[in-house]
Amino acid sequence: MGASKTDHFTDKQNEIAILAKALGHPARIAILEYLMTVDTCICGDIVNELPLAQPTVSQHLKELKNANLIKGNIEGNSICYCINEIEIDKMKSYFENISNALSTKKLNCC
Amino acid sequence: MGASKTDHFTDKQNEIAILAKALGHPARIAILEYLMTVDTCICGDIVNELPLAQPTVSQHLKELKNANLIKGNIEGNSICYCINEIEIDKMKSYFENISNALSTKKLNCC
DNA sequence: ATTTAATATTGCAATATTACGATAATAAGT
DNA sequence: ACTTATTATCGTAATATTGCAATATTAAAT
Repeated sequence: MGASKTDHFTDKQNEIAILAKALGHPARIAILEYLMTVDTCICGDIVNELPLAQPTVSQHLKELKNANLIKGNIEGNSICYCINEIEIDKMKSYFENISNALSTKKLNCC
Repeated sequence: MGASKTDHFTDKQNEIAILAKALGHPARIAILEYLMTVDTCICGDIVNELPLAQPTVSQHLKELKNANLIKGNIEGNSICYCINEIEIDKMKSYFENISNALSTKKLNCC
């Protein structure tokens, strides 16, 4: 096999899983964090910031873009990438909700 | 290739990536959410809640356990799994921080 | 001791991911 | 038109993930 059985889960579950999967690689976390360090969004040099070859970085950027975690605008002969706050907020809310539910619950085991 | 170059990234980046990767499958999100619905941690029937065969569920549980997202105690002839609040809070904090940094920054593009 | 119930492990096939060299595409500068 | 700079795509090799049948393990119950 190798393909996930996405049809059997809810849309929300798949949505969170897709976002989490896209962030499930240190290079993509590093890209996200680099995009945070710059005031305006960055045009170029993401490749120089990472210990990976240009095609590999391009591929990671594509995956972040597929997950809608970053947006890209053509800017001359380079591309201007920046974080999509909306999707980050989805992750933030998701884990806030779980965390809140857990702390009000006070599990009586483990 | 196929193996991630984890050495070139910071410990924190790898930590978040590992947690995100572990949650990057709808079945594992579903498991997490199921563990939330029960007051006390669950002993058994996780398999019945998912549209997957028992060995597959066992494997997903193992991955959540490897990422330290769930804890398991032997309880008679079954296992008592429950969520590890600490790791969830790491994810919560991480996305809260990014979200806060983004909203105070007010990006002037995209 | 045998059966039953629940979870784990093994082995394997199908597919996905990661990484990069080579090459293409695009647009600015000369 | 030609070069240069930047990003994307193609092709391919190595490895990882997903899923399940078969089997093993473990402990309670009879």
